[in-house]
Amino acid sequence: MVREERLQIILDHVSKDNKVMLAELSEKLNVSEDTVRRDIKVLADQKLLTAVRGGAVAHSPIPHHYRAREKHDIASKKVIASKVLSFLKDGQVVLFDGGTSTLAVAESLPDDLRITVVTNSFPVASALEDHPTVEVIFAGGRLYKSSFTTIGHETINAFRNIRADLCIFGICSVHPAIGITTRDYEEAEIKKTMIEVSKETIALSTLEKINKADSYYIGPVTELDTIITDVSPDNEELSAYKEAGINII
Amino acid sequence: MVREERLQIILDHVSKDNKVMLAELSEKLNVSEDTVRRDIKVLADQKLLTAVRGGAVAHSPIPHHYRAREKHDIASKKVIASKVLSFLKDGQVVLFDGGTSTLAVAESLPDDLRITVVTNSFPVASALEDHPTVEVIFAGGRLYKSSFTTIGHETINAFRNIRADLCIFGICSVHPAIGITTRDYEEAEIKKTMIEVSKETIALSTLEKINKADSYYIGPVTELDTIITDVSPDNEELSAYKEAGINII
DNA sequence: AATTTATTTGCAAAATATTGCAATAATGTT
DNA sequence: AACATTATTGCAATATTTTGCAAATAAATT
Repeated sequence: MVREERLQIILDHVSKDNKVMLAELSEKLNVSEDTVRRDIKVLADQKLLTAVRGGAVAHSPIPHHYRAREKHDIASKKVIASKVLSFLKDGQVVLFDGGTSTLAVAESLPDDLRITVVTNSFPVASALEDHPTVEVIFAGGRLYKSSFTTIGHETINAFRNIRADLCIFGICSVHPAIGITTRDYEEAEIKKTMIEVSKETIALSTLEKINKADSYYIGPVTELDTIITDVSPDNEELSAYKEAGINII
Repeated sequence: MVREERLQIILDHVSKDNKVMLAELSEKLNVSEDTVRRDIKVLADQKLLTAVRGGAVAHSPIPHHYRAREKHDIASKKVIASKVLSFLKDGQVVLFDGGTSTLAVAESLPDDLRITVVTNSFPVASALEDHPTVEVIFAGGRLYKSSFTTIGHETINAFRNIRADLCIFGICSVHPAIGITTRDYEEAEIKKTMIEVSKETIALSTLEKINKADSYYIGPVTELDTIITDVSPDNEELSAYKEAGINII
């Protein structure tokens, strides 16, 4: 068994399951662990893999933070995002609030959609950074570091200067009698304004937030034109909203 | 199970549901909580997540990539940044323009400095995300995707609502007779406003921009109170500005 | 203040790396 | 073909790193 042969086997192994261990290879190749170690070193020097204590791992093709982002797309959010797309038409001005659901929507906007997105969410703006045709207006204000959105009266004023066609809410709690509520006071104030300046309002939600309430009031459920969830519109939990004349998707 | 494997699992877990707990991971990975803690520390050091008591949470959804967009010329920017720090005092309201020099300043602000930073630059805001005591006001407006700053009249209006103690300009061209100029029209308009609303203005520069001019005019050099460069203040290229009464550092 | 819970620190045992060296194999030179 | 030269390999002695444990701190909770 010559070295080149071993190197190839090691590479194959790494590309197959992203890691190899010294002991394992030593046995498989009938050479000492030292030799395997040295082989790995050669490959690591060529940047073909990354040597780690006890073996080697594949050279990650993309930096970690990207990788982390892609997993962020849980199935249900993709479902919701795809449902939203049918509401978006070229030329519209659309408000996006902060939140992972709206972020998922922003990330999945088709490349040829020409809308103007107005948002107070850095992640949303950031997701649209590379989008070729979407115009982004960022509503400034005091930076709320934990959620990376802006809040406060400057943000509210920024929204007040907009007339939007559509407003997309991330997940808040909705309850037929109590109305739309959220956990954060500032967030509630901003959402009130977003509803005010939009012709139409869509709320994204998951089943666990339906028929629940949080501390801060945004408005009655009748402010919502449409509720989009990850489940079938026929779900019985949603019937109360249908009766209230809300479009359930 | 090698360490790299564990790190990957932890990252995946965090990106999936935004948090992990020590006990949970300890069991899943068959290692002690201490080891998990140390693993998390490693990841936290790389800014891939944030360690918290009892586990870890996902780092901000904002991708890092523009935080680290231009890594080059770090040395001279660090020099400049350190010179700036002596101008910053607790309680001040400071305007930061977009640009890699001001970004370097933002990144090197000491942890106990309590100032309010007003900026139209996403990278600057992002760099201050983890800063414990700096308040950030973001000047909203139309997103200028290539530099990831906001521009336009909304941005200018946002700055007009501020009275700042200090304004820190990134690198523009300066010329004793022609004045302060820059390559971009929108940028020039915003910088004019920034000067207007600030008591004091500091320009960061490198030697290659001194005695040069670009297409768009911001104002006469006398608008500048201080010029900070990466070279000695005694450099003869700078003498004209000293004579104009500008503080050279 | 008392109690629980989590973190830090020092430490020792285990696992893994490094280094020098000798034996062997491969290669080149006359 | 015989010889010298060089590279590869395994081994052993010696570092270094990782890991879990326990005691001491620190932080949150009651």
